[in-house]
Amino acid sequence: MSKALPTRSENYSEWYNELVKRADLAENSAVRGCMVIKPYGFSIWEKMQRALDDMFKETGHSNAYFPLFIPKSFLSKEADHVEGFAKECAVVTHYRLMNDPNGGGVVVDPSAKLEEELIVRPTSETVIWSTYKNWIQSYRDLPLLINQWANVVRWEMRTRIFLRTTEFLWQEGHTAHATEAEAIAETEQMLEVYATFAEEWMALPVLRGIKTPNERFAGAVETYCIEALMQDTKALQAGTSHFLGQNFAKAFDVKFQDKEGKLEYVWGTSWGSSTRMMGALIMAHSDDAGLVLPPKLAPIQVVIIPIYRDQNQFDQISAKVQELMKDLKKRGISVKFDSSDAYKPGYKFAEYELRGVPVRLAMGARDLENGTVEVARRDTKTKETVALEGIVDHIEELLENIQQSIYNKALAFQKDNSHKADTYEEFKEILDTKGGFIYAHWDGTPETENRIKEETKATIRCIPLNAEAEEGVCIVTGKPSGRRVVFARAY
RNA sequence: CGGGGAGUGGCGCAGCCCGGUAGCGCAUCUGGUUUGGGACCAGAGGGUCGCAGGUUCGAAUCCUGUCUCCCCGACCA
Repeated sequence: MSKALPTRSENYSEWYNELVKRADLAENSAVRGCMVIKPYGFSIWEKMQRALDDMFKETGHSNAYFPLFIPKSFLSKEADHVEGFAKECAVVTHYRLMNDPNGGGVVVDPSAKLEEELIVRPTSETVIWSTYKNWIQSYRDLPLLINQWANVVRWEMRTRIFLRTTEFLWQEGHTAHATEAEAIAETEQMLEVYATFAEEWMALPVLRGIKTPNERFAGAVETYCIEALMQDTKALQAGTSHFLGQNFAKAFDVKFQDKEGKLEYVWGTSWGSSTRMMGALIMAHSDDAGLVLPPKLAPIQVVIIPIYRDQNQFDQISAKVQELMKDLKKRGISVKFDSSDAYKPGYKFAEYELRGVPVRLAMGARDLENGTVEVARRDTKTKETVALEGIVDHIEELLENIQQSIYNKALAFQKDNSHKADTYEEFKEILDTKGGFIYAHWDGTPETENRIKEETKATIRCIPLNAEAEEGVCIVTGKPSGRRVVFARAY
């Protein structure tokens, strides 16, 4: 194994791929486009799940589980929805294998053809709404607030580990409401949940916005999103929330009786975030030495490395460390003591840097003598020698400090890479030299949006929710525009 | 699906042009010395060279087919 990672400036995507493998997060599998998430990577995902799941519960949602397979006929019930997903569906056509009569192992048994083919879910709106029809009769059954953690399959042309895989893990919330206003409020609330999660847990500043019709979810009336900026100045959508109007209610005939006894279609929302966030987490903070994890999502927050010459020294250090670990754990800090004799300290330092452990403590004979410990932080790679007295408070503060400073760094990066463009020339110039988010006026038509996409590869990431009204003219057509929208090249 | 690159011990690679039965580094195992930024010495184990055909006395090497992965594009979260 070569020691150094490719650098970001040399080859960003190679750096990303290598980092994912070397930090033991995931690897490619025997199945094209599908990944194996390894224990270390999965434990980060579990922390994300836990934090999000708690937020979903706090906002009144319950978890449930719906089937992996969707009858083909369901998919076609909502016209835009099929249109959007038909091109990337895996289809189950048979239910049995048999021995190859010609001796070539097993083959599909042609007599075991399914009456109705099953689609491996690319998303679950259709099965869920077909079920909601049975669950909803009265306004008393509303709102219905359900989430599920699941895997989905979208047959993509080109895959990238975590960012776009054929199968991925996600959560999808599906809610039904009595009124339009309530459904919109739910959509906005869940967007805010995602944004809060991104900022407070992932230390990732995001733009909150609305997608243009071009980029809207297939079957939605309005799609909201959070958009983050990666270190290569490309944008990445890290979560979406959809106001579905009555589209799925109509497609699946989901009605309820209101207080006046009138039958009405219910209003729906759906919202999702996926293992793609792992990619965002990696690309937002990590450096050429490896992962940089925000303490709130780090599987190991503190690693302790002993430095010793003999068994006696090791025993003394070990005794001190045990005490310290007990105190750290009492504060809910996850800590690992790497007492393995297989590697020298220097090796371990590099290894835990690669894995992004936020804080590293090293304790040796010198520290025993002085009652100190060496404290190193991953994000800045700085070291200091600190007295053991009061060390637990110090570490607790340090972890909070790291969480905040990773966020601040990412926020500063986002600011430095947000630009305004007032002409198409300027727009292209910024895109090619600096990248990042470009705020520009747009005439609101899909034609112009498509033209810009074809000519520059940049897409409208969102119409920011906090956009100030500003009169201007479209950078391409010169037609009037009421506010700037955000363009970027994106993942 | 187009264009490029690559499949050789666990990992990273050389060997291929010019066929002669596989090598290097890292990792692993054993023993010893080491330990404040990727230790060292000695010994050992591990590969029918992606797969399937073909040419040949003989194929990692030549030919045909096929599968997979990576990078760049078109499609998308």
